[in-house]
Amino acid sequence: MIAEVIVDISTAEVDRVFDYRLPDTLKVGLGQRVLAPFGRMTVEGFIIALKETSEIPDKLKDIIEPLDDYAVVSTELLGLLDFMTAQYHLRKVDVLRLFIPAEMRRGRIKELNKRFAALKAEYRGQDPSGFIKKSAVAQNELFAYLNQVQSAGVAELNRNFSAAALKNLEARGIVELFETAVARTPYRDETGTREKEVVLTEAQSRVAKAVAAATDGVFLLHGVTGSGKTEVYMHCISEVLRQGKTAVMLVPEISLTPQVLRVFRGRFGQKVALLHSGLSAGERFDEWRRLLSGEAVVAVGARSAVFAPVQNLGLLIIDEEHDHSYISESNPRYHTIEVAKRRARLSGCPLLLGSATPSIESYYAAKQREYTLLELPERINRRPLPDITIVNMCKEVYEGNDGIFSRAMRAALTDCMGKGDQAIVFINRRGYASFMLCPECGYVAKCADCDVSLVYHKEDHTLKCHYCGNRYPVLTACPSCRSERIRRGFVGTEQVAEALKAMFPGKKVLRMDNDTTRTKDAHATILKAFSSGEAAILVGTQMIAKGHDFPDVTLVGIVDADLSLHFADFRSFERTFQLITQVSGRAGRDKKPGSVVLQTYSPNHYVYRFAVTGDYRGFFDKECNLREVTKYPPFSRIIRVLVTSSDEALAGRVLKGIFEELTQGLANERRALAYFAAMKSPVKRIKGAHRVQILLRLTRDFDKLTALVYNTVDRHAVKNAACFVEINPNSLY
DNA sequence: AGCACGCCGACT
DNA sequence: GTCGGCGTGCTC
Repeated sequence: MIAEVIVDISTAEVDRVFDYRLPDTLKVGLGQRVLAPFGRMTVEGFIIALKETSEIPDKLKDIIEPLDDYAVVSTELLGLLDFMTAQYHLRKVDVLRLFIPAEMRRGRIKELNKRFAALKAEYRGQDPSGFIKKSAVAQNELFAYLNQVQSAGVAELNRNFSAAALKNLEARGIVELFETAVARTPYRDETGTREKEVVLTEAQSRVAKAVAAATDGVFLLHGVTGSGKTEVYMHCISEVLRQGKTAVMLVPEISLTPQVLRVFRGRFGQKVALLHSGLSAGERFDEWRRLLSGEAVVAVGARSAVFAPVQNLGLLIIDEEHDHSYISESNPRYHTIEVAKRRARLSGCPLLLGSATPSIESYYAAKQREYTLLELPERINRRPLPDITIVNMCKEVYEGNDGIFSRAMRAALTDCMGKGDQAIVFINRRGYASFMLCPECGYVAKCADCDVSLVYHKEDHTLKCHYCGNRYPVLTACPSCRSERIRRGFVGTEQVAEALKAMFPGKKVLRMDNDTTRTKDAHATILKAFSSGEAAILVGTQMIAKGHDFPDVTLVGIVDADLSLHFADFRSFERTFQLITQVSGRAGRDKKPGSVVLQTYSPNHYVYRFAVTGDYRGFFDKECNLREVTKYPPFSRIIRVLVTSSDEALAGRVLKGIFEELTQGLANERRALAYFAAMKSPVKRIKGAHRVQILLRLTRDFDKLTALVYNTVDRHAVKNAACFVEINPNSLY
């Protein structure tokens, strides 16, 4: 037998199949990892196909041995491998590496074996007085305990009784020791109370039924915040499990909190496995193994859980489908929704996308009947969506209030605090204040290595670059015009939190942003402190917008809604609408009605008009129309070729070469091009690397012309300059 | 990725 | 003369 092997070396040179003889003596098959001779090295590889003969019989070497006694890649995932390498122009190894826990490579991780102790069969249930002296207290206690629990970990017994007692009983043959593999369980304490299935509302069960009846296709569930989407997901998963199948649910990394896990463990117990980057290597490996072996049948995880090693997949769910984390922006780049669609097709199961604010692309696909649209237009128990009040900050400043909070915001906060309720204050920026700005000459402090403004951080009183992490001392005079009036502009979470503390001295204010959630459990700790009612106000960035359910929150304040509105990006309106809707959705989720105060300098913008009435459809129509006229996705495909180098001239030369060849190649494709130009990247430098780019917008022949771009870029690969091709990226920065 | 092969400069 | 710099090519 001949095995087609992909060696675990990620370079373009060896990104192809190598044939090996598979000795009959080895128990190895398709999808397994093996050790193989390669040149004068020994490398790890994946068997991706088997065949009888090879075209190069005289060159063949033998596979040395299998690395595991099971296949790490199923035939279904091998199908996905083909799709991804073709669609995203990726190396086969890079895709294969996505399919397994990273630490498996080079044997860096194994099952954890723990030593256990148990009474030998003949001593079980016996009266110990015959063989343990009454005076040996520890031995008697240990015997009684083991008699009751059957077996227990040696470490635990040594801790709770005495090492000497255990040793003694073992030496006398009363207790025996043995080793067993144990699974490392993430968030072991989040067990959740065994929740019974809730009765669905009529609208919910209509949705669940539609999904349950399907064997294929894509469903888009548009459900307003608080409409009970999670309950629908769990119901659909239950149904799939009843049929003996498995399910995968993806959530944005940011909302993968222990709370989500608790809800799922409550419903599905140990059948749930969690997959995400926050787990330790051992935990991730063991959860992955539990899915592979079929011990766990529900995978919950971030983006990469779309590759969960389950067999017999019955349902794939992507929650918050509009979330930008589903687009992988570093290598290997892929679009999770596209991959999920393909996986669902390969498995013969439906794909369910859910969101309160679907992406324009997804909703358009539903409108075109590519997806089946399902709707949950009302909150559970018909609780009203919160009232949104728009405050015109220009007017506020004009009338003499140049503080962070408008009068309306102060009044609402005071009212909320007075009632003993909780409030969430949302701000779209971290740090204390944003950049340093000279009011005399307009100078803005920038990083020396990156083309971005520096951000002031109060904790260590420095200016930081959020791209490369460089730190600089705070400026006391403008380096350009020497003015000493240089100051910090705009506000951040820290300043808002401090202003709130000053306003409500008796109340506890919590801050949640990238800075306060650095450490592993900080995220969970802050959320727990807030949901327990310990703090009255939670101030935070994007990360407080998603999915959390705080019943006592009746007020949401949005300090400066405009921040994401003025980015020169075709998705900035969509993102602002989504953000406002998501944050607003945190208010009034329980019995008390909620309200939202939104401060803006552009009160008449249509994003806010539609957000106030919760009119997603109205926003979609307007935005979709704009995209059609301006030829942006879903009415075009954006391709961005980015060339990066520490040598500015080299980057320019490489880009020029690619641009000229593309110009020739696309000469007869003028009608497919809505846009085609070379330029400097909007962020001209990151970590000392100069960035130049080509932007294309295609209106048809997507795959053919994308392949042309990929091939052109490949031919211009040089040392000391990196080329990236991005398809419909999240942002064009 | 590694490692050999090979073709020019500096040296015991 | 030879030692060794790392550019180029190959690995079933």
